[in-house]
This record gives sequence, C-alpha cells and structure tokens, in this order.
Amino acid sequence: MATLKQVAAHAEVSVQTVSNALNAPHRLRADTLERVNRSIELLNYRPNRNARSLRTSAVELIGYCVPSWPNHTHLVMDQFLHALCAAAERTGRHILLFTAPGGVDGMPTYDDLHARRMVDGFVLSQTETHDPRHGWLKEQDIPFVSFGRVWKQTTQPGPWVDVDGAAGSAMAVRHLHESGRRRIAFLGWPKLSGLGEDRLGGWRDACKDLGLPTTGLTVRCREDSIEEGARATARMLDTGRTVDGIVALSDILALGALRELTRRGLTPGHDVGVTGFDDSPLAEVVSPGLTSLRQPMDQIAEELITILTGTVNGSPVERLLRPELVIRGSSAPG
Amino acid sequence: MATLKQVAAHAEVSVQTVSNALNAPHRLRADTLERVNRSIELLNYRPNRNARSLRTSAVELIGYCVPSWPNHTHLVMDQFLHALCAAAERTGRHILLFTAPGGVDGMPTYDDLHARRMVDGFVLSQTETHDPRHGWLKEQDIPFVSFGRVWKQTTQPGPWVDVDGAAGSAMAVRHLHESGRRRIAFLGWPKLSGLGEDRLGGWRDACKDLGLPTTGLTVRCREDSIEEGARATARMLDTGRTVDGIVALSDILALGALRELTRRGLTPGHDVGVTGFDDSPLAEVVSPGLTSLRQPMDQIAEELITILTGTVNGSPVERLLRPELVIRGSSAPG
DNA sequence: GCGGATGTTTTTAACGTTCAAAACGTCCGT
DNA sequence: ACGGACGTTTTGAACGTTAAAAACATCCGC
Repeated sequence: MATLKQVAAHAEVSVQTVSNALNAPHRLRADTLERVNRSIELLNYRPNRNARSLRTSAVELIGYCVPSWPNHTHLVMDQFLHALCAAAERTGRHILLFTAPGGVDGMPTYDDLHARRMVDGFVLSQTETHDPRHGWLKEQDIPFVSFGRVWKQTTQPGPWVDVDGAAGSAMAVRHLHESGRRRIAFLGWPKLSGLGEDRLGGWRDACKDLGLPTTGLTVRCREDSIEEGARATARMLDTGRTVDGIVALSDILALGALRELTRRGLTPGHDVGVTGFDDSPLAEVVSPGLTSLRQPMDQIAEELITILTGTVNGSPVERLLRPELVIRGSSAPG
Repeated sequence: MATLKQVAAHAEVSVQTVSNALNAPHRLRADTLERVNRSIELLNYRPNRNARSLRTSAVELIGYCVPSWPNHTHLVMDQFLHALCAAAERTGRHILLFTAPGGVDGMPTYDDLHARRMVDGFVLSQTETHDPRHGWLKEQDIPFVSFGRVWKQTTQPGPWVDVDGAAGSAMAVRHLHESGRRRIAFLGWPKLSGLGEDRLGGWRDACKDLGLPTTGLTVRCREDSIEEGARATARMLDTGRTVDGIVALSDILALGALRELTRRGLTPGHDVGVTGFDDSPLAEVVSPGLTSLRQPMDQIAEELITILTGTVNGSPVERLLRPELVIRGSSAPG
C-alpha cells in the first residue's frame, strides 16, 4: 500500500507537497499539482485514515447506538439507518454502530467511545421520557444531536431534529374530514408517552378546529400490537357511537383497526377511513393500502448530520419537520 | 485527555511500561502493575485508538453495507444488526456502516474503505444470485465473510454462514404433519431465487418423505406482499384441491394466506395450518400468532465474527445453521 | 565472585499523516 | 541593487501508540 512518502518520491517533491495536493491544492503550482496527481493515481494512493485522525484528532465517525429490539418493533429503522449513512457519507463521514444498556447505565459506553477517539460525536434516537443521555453528554461536552425531543422537559439539553406528530395527526384529521368523515376517533397508546400525547393533541386540536366531536372518541391500547389495535377498535365500535374515521398512533394499531373493521363487514376506506403513522413497509403491502404519515427520513438524516458536524455555535439548533401524508386505499373517499 | 506519557510520569515509569500494563500485564512486577493501574484509574486514561491502529495497522472495525431498502423489506434487519454489533463488541470490535451501489459498481467503495484502513474486513449480507462481491474481495485479498451463500455457483468464493432453508421448510412440513395436516401447499416466490428454491426443495423432499402429495400444491407469488400472498392462496383454493396446510416462503406471504383464509370463513390454525419464514416482528403481533422459522441471529452473528476475525487458515469456513420453529396459533393442531 | 539464565524496565525507532515555520524564488517598486 | 511582498516548496516536529532491542536487576550454581 502506497504512502505519502512513496508518492512524494515518485513525483520528486516533498511529502508535505503531496499532502497539500490533497488538502489544499490551490497552494500548488498547476504543473506540480498535475505531476503529483499523476503519481497519486499511478500508485493508487489512498490516505491512511488512522494517521490522519491521529494528527488532526478527528475521526470522521459518528456513533449510533442500535436499539435493542424487543421493546418496540422498529419497522423503519433500516430506512433511518440508510438515510443516516448516506447523509454522513455526503460529508465524508461514516456511522459506527454500538450497543449500550439503556438509560444512565449506558453512559460509560458512550464516554468510552469518545475518550478512545473512536467517534467524534453521537446521533441519539429512541429518545425516552426523561432520557438521561442528552443531559449527560452535554455535561461532558461530547457532541451529539438527537432524533426526537426529550419529553416532559422544559428546555431541551441539546440540538435536536424531530417530526411534528401533532401536525401529522392534524393532517390525517383534515384529510379524513375532506373526504367527508365527521366522527374521527383516535387510537392511542397505553402509557402517556410524550410522543403519544403529541399526536393525540394534534388530533384533538384539529377536530376542534373543524368543529368535529372528540368526546368518547379516544381509545388507548395496552400495547403496540395488531391484536390490541383490533380490540381497541372493537371497544370503540361497541359503545354504539358512530365512527367513520380512525387516526391510529402507529401502523401496527391501524392494521388492527383494519382487521376489526373487515371482520365486522365494514370496508376500510369505504365505510371508515383509517390512517396510521410512520409509513412502515407494511402500509404499502397490506390491502387496502394503509394511508400513513411518512417521516421524511432523508431530510431528518441530512439535518442531523448537518447539525452535528456544523459549527457549534452557542444556541442549540432545533428542527421540527412535517411528516408527509401518504394516501392509500384505507382512506379512500367514503 | 490523558496520554500514556502523562500516566507514565504520574506512575514514575516509562511509557512502554504503561503500555505493557495494558497489553501484557504479566510482564510487570506485581507492585509496579498495581501502581501503574492506580495512575491509569486516577487519570482516567483511555488509549487512543487511532494511535494504536496506526502503529499496529488494525482498526478493529468491520464494514457492513446497509441494504438500500426498496428492493425487499428487511423486517429483521434490526435484529441482525443488533446481534452483529453485540458479537463484534465481544471481541473488542465495532461495526462501521456504509452505503454502496449494488453489484460490481459497489466494489470501489469496499476497496476504498479497506485501502484507507477504515475497516479490517467486511460482513456481506443480502447475497444475490451470482453476487460479484465475494469473488472480487477474494481476489483483492480483502477479508470478508458472507451471511448467505452465493447461489448458482459451484464453489463458494469464501467463508460463509447461512441458515438451512430446506431444513426449515422440512421442519414446518413435519410440524404440520404431526398436527394432522395431510395436504400441505407451498407459497413461493416469483423469480427462481436461490433462497426460494432452497426452501421449496425442503418442502418437496419432506412431503415425499412423509408420503404427502406435492403435485399442484405449489403457487408462486409475483412479489413479496400480503396482497400477493392472499391472491396466490385464493388461486390455490380455487383449484378445488383440498389444502389443510400452507408453508409460506416469507412472513409477509403467510400473512396474506391468513387473510385469505379468514376471508373465506376458514380459521387459520383450526382449518388450515400456516407457517411463515424469518419470524419477523409481525409474526408475534398478528392474531392468531404466526408460526414461523426463526433465524438464530445471535448464533449467526457470533459465527460471522468468529470466522472473520479468526485465523485465516487455508480452507474457507462454512456454517449451515438450522432455523428454529416458533410455534404460534396459526398452526395449532387442527 | 563470575557466567549465565531469567525477570523487569527502559531506550530507540518507527507507523503515516498534518501543522507551523522556515526557506526558496520571483517579481516589483524605488 | 535592495527590501519587501507574495507564491510555492521544504524542513522539523509532533500526534499517541507499540515492536524490537537494549539495559538493568536479581538470582542461581559452581
């Protein structure tokens, strides 16, 4: 494997000149630059990243902790990772994966990776209510950016990018309203997660804005499963109240709703409009297709990387992005 | 951030002694070792990985190319990544993610990562028929290991780990047979993918072994979607032949089968036993739960890392692992 | 008390790059 | 012809670690 030294010898210049040819080509005289470049090409030279990192103390790697999977099913994680990777690469960086225990127990792992100079900073996701990581990293002066706000916290401890769940629900409500739905229910989650409340709030506000009823139209599911989504839908329908639209907190719950509706002889899309959240691969693959709120992964990733690698100015950057309503058969005009 | 030099000064030994305390503690006298360790602890010293890598020319990073998602939905990718990461960490290594164009166009990316010393080697997955990557990497003498065999190739160009799809199908068939099923259909894929043929073959052989019929019991779906699974199931049932068991090539197709059966007033598990493949998060979350063949991700990851990081002896290592049948309601005894 | 074996520690020299400063050339105004 | 300004190239040192060899210490047998 060729080194700067060998290229320098071949091009009959000093080592530093070759380095400059790569990092500051404007400093070289045109003919020298060309000669050096020819040698670089000829010897198939590729800079050794470790040597570079040692000297500059920047590794161009970004740490990302792979969520341990049993808690929630991350149906869109692969999309996120792909987008994140691609965004990082556009700036010459890469993603380093690692695992860590949840909560504060995981902090030594983050610290270690940073202290050993294996990463420049972190992208956090799967943010939880009162997530301790953000505050801890801030305190240690370790660069990071969060995909997702830390809920139930007055001020955010660092820069973040998030998707506006409230706006998403509102979009779903307005969409259903436009296709003639007047009694739109919300299928939510058990524990009052910040994310859940955000989306719930958007539904409530949009309904009020449009003069639609909300009382008795909220159901909470015990867990994020198709079965629970179906049961909750059944409970809702069993109250005897009319429902012609359902905004579900997740695609999985929405699938449950679709199933229960079908079971009762109702046609999703025709009799009841249903929407989900996250536009997981499932939404496209079921029939009727599930209308869902797609997170703009590419933009999210781009912002995350830009913020993390950008100049660390004083005030933390905050970006709230709008999801995109992907309309499919489950919400066809009734 | 403390360096070896500072620790050495603090412990009043030479730099090399501190290095030895970490890498070859047996060389130190007990009391020296303890003194050095105290200094290390006190100064919270963490070795700089870049310096180490520069000297030893081993980065302890393994490259993994994130599949671009639109081709197939990777419902178990997060499980795989988590397992791979965990296995790598058990050997002090980490996973570096990157993106690359498919096929031979991606090779420069692999080459570059290796040439710049950003990774020691690669784990390949999403192996395709006649995948060019393996042969190319072998030719360049770049270490790699493949999750998945290269199909339609007489000899494998390198070490691999794979799950025995044929054995999996056979397990499913035997399981259905044990619960009284006698006419077991196979729901397959469109294009004759190696993986598809492998699983199909296992079904056929097992049926023959058990004296079960196979003629007219194979259906091929055009794509991997719930809708197509349902349509194919409908086609199969419409032929008039009795079917009391369905072995599907994927969970998604199996879900389609479940839906079509339900639509026709048949009870999956009771009237027809259904099994899927890969035990994706969906299998657990639908109702009835879908019996599926779980890939032993932890073991797969462990083997991949062991092979990749192990001594490169002459003959390539090959490991064919058995999937595990996870039994749920969809195949309850009829 | 000496040669040798063994155990422990230090010295020297890299690994491949970039930073900072110095050196060298060339051109210009005076 | 001289000093300065600028553009280009080289020199020297450093980043933090480990490999290899050298140095030093200790113990043993004779």
